[in-house]
Amino acid sequence: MDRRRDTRGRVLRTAAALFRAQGYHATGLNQVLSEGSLPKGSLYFHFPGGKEQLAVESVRLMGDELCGALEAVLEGTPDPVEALEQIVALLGEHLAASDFREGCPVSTVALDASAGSEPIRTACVGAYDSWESVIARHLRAAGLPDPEGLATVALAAIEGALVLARTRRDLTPLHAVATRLRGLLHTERSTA
Amino acid sequence: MDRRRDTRGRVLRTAAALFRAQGYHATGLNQVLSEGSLPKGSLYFHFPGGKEQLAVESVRLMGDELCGALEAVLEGTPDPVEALEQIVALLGEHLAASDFREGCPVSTVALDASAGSEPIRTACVGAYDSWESVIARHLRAAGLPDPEGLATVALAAIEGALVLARTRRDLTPLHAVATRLRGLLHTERSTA
Amino acid sequence: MDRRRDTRGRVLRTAAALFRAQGYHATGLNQVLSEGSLPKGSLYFHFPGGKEQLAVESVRLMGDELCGALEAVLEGTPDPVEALEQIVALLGEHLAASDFREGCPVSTVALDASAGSEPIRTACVGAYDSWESVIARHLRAAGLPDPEGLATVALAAIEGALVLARTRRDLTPLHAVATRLRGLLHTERSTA
Amino acid sequence: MDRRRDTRGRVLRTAAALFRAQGYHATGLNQVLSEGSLPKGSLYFHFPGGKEQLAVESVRLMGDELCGALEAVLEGTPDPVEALEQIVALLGEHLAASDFREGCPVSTVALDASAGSEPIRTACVGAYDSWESVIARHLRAAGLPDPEGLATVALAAIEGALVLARTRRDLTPLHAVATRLRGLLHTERSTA
DNA sequence: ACGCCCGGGACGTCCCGTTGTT
DNA sequence: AACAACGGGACGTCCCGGGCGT
Repeated sequence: MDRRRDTRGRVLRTAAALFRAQGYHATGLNQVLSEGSLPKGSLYFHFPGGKEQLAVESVRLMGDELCGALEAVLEGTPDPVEALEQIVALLGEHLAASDFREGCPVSTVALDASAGSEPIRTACVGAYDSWESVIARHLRAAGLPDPEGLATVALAAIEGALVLARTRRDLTPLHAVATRLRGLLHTERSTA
Repeated sequence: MDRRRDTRGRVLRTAAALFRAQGYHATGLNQVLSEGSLPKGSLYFHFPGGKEQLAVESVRLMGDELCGALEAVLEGTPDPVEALEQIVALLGEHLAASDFREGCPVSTVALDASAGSEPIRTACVGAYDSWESVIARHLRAAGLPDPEGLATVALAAIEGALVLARTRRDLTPLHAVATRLRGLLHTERSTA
Repeated sequence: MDRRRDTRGRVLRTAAALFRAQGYHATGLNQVLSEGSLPKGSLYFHFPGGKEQLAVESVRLMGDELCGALEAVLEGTPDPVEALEQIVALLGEHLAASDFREGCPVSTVALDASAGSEPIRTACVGAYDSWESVIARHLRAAGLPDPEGLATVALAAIEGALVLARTRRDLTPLHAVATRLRGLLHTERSTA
Repeated sequence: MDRRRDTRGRVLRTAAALFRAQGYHATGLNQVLSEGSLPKGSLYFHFPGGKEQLAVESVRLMGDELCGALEAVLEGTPDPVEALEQIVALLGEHLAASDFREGCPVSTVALDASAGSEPIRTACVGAYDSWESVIARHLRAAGLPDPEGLATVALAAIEGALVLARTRRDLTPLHAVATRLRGLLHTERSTA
């Protein structure tokens, strides 16, 4: 049992990292297995659904992890804007630490696989939804109006900044978004 | 001559649409050729650089086109916020019209190919830069402070909303961003 | 295990025969697989290095085999000249039996692939060296002066005769060389 | 006319050099045309027979040239052995000067194309025959017994030495053969 | 005589998924 | 649980040849 979960987990971790960095179609199962020196024959024992199942679970895994991180930071910080700034900083550090390979853990797969696989698309939607609802919940707790809409915009800005930063190999877009997050979220009051 | 530009252009158009919808690795050259009933022998003649060159030119083409559209709308509308709202609406219409397959013309390729091909990454950066600078120019003309930073954030929010909307098959994220764009861009004043 | 060596060996045997008869570039892997009805998926499994590895191992295999034959004949015949005559006769029989398709097992590949692949060239050099040193060793044992030089010349004459005979579809060049081998190898005494 | 022969000749020269260095199948027509910046559309005007005709004429051209060189050297040197030594030296210099790419101008094509194309094989046989008969003629003129047989052996030794030297990137085999040529050709007397 | 373009096939590579054996 | 081996399909590349217009 220990070994089983161990192997399964290692496959999943490796696959998730590669899917995040390269997308679904650019990532070969051989690469997943070779990186990490994983057993070859047992892949279809642990993941009978093949590559698609691997992607679905990878997306779920990374979605849950980021969701947990969001929850933790938002929980531990009274000001949600400050919390989101921390999150952006975290994502930026991870991006730079991975030599600008690992941006949003879901977007790459969402864009290149969700058109061709409904299960993968659903998993990506689930991840996005979970992040958005966590943010919305804390925005509501902070007394902001229309927390769902604001959460969507905040998430969109962060996602977009990750794409720009990753492609440019430059954290500036993330910093720009972090800087304007407060204005963006407080805007509602001045316009409403 | 006419035939040349015609065939070459048709290949490029078809490839661009497929790259946009599916990404780089998920798009096969056979698919590019079959959609549009294009001659196979010509591809290597017109694009000796192969798939990579095709992707680079596709990104450039779509980057230039969206840049032109941005320019046109921003030029024709005094209020840049209103112009960006129009752009978002346009992108949303295109997304819905393509059955939520064609979002940002660059991001899919940027995410799944720019890690593996420097020329493609450079082309994507070029497209992002061109859009951003067009937006920044008009924000500056409108007298907004820090137009570059605001342009980055606006572009990021739109890009992110496109990813969310495409994956969810739901235009709501785009509407949410469009609604808050004004607040986002006017933020500086209220905080400064 | 049995099956493994069997399949791998069969691929190698088939490839070696085709490389010998047609050279490296004229031999397609499909042909290798179809002759012998070998599974296609296995080729990449057994020879991850692809065609090049196949050629290297083919050259090594045939080099070793001919080396063994040389050794056996030279060992079993007191007069090295007589032994070489036997070898030439053997090669001629094989050439004729293959309808003048299979000459020297190395030269065809050496000429058409060693310019483009250093590993293949090295393998060919290894085969030539092994043959030459076996011959030289027995020439030395027979008390001939400068056995290395004589071995080189004998090998060259045999190789050249194989090329001529194969191209002409006529064993005469091999017979001519066999006839003069004794004179060639004893020459040293008369000139020294 | 001048241009025509000029272009035709340049194509032929380029093709001959490439066939000599790489063989028939490893040499692409694109490579022939690109090296030398030759007109593309007119290849099938000058060589309606395509690649095969190109190879046949290349072999003929190089066969005739070497034949002429042989004739010239043998004519200008009283001792045929000395003449052959000169020829070997010449071939060795050419081989080394071409970075061990250009050995016998015929053998590479003979080995990798004569199995698949009878016209090419015939052209190769023609070249070999012409060289052999030139040598035989001068050996006869020098009063040697069995000049045809000796010419065959001499040619074989030189051909074989070229293969060995080219593959090893080392002129030693050619020197070894040159050194023993006299003994080889005088052998008849001592054994007869 | 030549440049432009087309046609379609074959190449070597590599993939994903599934056996049968241990 | 793991592994060696299979199966066959698809990929991107590149080729040889020929038709078009001049």
